[in-house]
Amino acid sequence: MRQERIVSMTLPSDTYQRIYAVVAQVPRGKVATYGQIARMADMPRHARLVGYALHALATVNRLPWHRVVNAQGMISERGDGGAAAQKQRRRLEREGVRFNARGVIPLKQYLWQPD
DNA sequence: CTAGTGACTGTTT
DNA sequence: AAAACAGCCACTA
Repeated sequence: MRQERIVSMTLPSDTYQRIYAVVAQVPRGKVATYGQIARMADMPRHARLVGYALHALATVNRLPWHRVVNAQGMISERGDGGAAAQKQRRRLEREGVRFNARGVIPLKQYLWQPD
């Protein structure tokens, strides 16, 4: 018995849907930045909105939300003491993404670069 | 309606 | 190198 959960008790806006559609395309073992997702969703300079949209995601979803990191190649903090960030890092490492000693993902190697 | 906030980012101090 | 600033705009109260 599986059930879909509604986001924020409301229907997702078109804006969020566009963002989610791009996030869904990020391949396993690669990462994308918030700004990159915004550009690909045809919303340049709306990086913050991408973060907001991901924050609004239901706890259960099929999106590879963990593949979205900031422009520095680091996992953005959530203000929850680091629990979510740790979970995100574990998910990335499980699919082969390596972090350096400073907790940074070398974007030269892992940034998603679609043709 | 206004004001505050935020999983951001590029530029300027 | 690090911090501050300035844009950006959906969402909430």
